[in-house]
Amino acid sequence: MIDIRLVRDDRGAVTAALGRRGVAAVEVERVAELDADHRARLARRETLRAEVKALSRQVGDARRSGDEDRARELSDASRRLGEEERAAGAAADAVARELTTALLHLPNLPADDAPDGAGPDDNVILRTWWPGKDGGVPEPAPERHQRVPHWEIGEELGILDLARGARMAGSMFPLYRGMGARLLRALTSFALERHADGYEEIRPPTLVLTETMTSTGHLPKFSDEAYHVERDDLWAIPTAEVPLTSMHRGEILAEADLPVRLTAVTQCFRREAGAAGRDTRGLLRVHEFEKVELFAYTTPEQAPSAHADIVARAEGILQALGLHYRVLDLCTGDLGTSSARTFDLEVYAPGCDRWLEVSSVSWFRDYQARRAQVRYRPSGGGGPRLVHTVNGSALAWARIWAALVETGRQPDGSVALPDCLAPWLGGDTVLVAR
RNA sequence: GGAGGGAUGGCAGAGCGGACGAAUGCGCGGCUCUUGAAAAGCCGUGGGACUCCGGUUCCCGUGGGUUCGAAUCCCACUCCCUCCGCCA
Repeated sequence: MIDIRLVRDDRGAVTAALGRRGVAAVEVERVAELDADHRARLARRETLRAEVKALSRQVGDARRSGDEDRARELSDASRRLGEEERAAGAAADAVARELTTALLHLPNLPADDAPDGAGPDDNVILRTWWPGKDGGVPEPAPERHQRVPHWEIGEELGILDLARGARMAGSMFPLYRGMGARLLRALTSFALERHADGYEEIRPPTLVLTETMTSTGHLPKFSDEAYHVERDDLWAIPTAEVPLTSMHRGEILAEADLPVRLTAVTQCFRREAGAAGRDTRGLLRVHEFEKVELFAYTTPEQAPSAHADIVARAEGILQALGLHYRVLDLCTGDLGTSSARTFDLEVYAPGCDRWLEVSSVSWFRDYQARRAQVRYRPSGGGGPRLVHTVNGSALAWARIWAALVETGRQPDGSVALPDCLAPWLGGDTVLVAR
């Protein structure tokens, strides 16, 4: 969530910043009003509380000096004040809850340099890359044999079995088989080993507490998007960002330990509630997929370079895989709630002729850190400060799988995979029909 | 799942109804001594909210309760440890 003090001190700036992403001014106004009300009630409560405490001390003194009458008198007075205090406290708490709820629903302030815009159409394409670009090769025009969608290739080669996946779990739960399954394992190993030089490998839980989902901003606003295990009140994570943000929840880190850089592979679960029927063929949009995530807790000063490093690593993987991709600077209208600045990486899949989002690299400033209460103690002295969090996928495999298979399809129907994966594919990078 | 024990500051660990946000030790920071370092000694050292910047208030796993007053008593829950059972 955003800093309530910003609303208090410069409401105009907050209203303007949130207005860039379509938040109505009344929402900010409401938060400001609740905050003022809350502070007034808190002051009242604390004054009463201070009086009760002072009287209680006098009760003890009177009793020690044997003056029972005075003690009784004082304790009666204290009891009456105590009742008042409880009422004032309950009122303050009620307002506090309203305030927290309102604040939890406010999105993050966009970064100053995030482009303005109303929606996906206003995102800015920063650059496009394809194999051989630097050597003067023109932007690829897909060959005829590449114009086959991955769901058909998957069936031809026996490496993707969507019908049987649906039998087990319903539609949009893919089942990979044979070399198709092995390809996923290869991608994960390849990526994790590439990131091992700077990022600690983590294997977190994939079912988490409500608090953990709230820390990243996935709750309370987007509960429809997540799978919920009711009996145990646990949530299936939509991304490793969720557990990783809570890894240091409630902690005060030493500045010398920052940045803390983590990488994790997890299953990711998304209900895709609002997207019924849109781009749902094959692996374009699935309820369960595997993703390698890069994550960092940083000081505010380190955040920009940590953000850039994750973008560079995600791009590095795409380049190693020889995929045609582009980098988008998300406009204010398309930014995720918790993010101040996001770069999306989209890969071109020639078979279905679509740009597929395979990574979203975001800088959250202290928005998530405030929710999760992750702070650090500055080396130069002074009180604890909130860390910044930064994360991005490198990468989401389902769509990479689709793009690889479509891009690598040969005239004879076989699929050539990039050499960098050979060590995990048993040395064989060509997939042929069984 | 059953039976016991526990949860206190960065860490260890006292406190078990009245000035306790909390002894002591370690750690950390500063100073003295020293050519420098170590050792020794002295001083300081949790977090949050509000503030008329004087202070006020909250936090001893979490949430309730008892009381004039709760770290301390009661109830529930969570987590950790030991033992038993079950189990990939």
